[in-house]
Amino acid sequence: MSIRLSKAHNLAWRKFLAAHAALIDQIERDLSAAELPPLSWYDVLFALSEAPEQRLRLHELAQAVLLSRSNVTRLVDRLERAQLLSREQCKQDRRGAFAIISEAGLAMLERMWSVYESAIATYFACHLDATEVKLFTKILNRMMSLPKQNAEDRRS
Amino acid sequence: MSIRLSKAHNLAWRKFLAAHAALIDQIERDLSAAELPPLSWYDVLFALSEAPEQRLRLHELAQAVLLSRSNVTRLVDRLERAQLLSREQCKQDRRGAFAIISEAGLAMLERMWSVYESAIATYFACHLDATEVKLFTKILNRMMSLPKQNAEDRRS
DNA sequence: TATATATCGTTGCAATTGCAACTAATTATT
DNA sequence: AATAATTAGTTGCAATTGCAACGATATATA
Repeated sequence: MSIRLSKAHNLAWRKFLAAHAALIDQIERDLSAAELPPLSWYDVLFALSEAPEQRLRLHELAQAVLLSRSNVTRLVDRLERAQLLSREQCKQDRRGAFAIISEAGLAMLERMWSVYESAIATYFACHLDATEVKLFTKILNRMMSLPKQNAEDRRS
Repeated sequence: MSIRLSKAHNLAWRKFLAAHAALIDQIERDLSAAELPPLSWYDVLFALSEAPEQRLRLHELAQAVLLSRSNVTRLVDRLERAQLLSREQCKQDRRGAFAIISEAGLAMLERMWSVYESAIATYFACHLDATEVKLFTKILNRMMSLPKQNAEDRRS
């Protein structure tokens, strides 16, 4: 393939990585300073709270949170241990299980969001005016539609 | 603080996270498909190759790669085991050590870059025209200058 | 100079992650 | 209906990561 990259595009990519790392780092610090769990917990709680009946099959959760299934099993383990959600067997598919957010989970979600929201505003949003935010989103949308890959590629 | 976030900014943030995850994931897959080491190795090799005398103190490397020092120690261990770099004691500061990229390291850097570059081009750069790439970079630059925080905050 | 403080790299340990193998259940094929 | 192939979730194991503590050295302070 050997597609070449312009200096400008290369720089943009590096800034993209650096900015992402810096922002995530700062947000995790803010959460931890407020004695709250990490972002991954927020992602799970949020996905569940949005879902119909506030429940999701584990593999749906895995997709929503962009994690491998084995990873989700253990992440759910931890949240369950912390009483933020519960598991329930699925009647229709007896292999499956739901994760269901609890009252405590919803409360935690709120507490985390209040820190998270203000962090996003402070470190990210304030740098985007009304025009820029639209363009920025549009560009990222394009990037997320990755080129189709055929099955063999994917498997390897 | 409770700074509120607009829907548009919120959406932008989520796309930012999702796009980053998708891109990194794809690039790692490309590298692994070419039987090459992960991006973290590339980062180390690149930082060393750019450095004066192709060497860096470990703590400088840690900064460059945005990793904790303990992490760098072990990352360097692995690269050293793979003969892609070597350690050398620092004469001026006898606590310290340099990591020095080897010939094999430089070769590996090139092999990785050929895959990496084309991935960046294919999944990222192609979505940014000449105007957009400038604005995109400018925005990210703003974001990286995080608001100053005083020592107490940082410590906690 | 003597002492306290800070920095460098490493290590131990616990938590997290990724991969492959596994069991159980469902769906597709013959 | 019987068998094969796929999917769901879990588990074992190895690799990676983060945190705190450590020994050694360097720098600052008294």
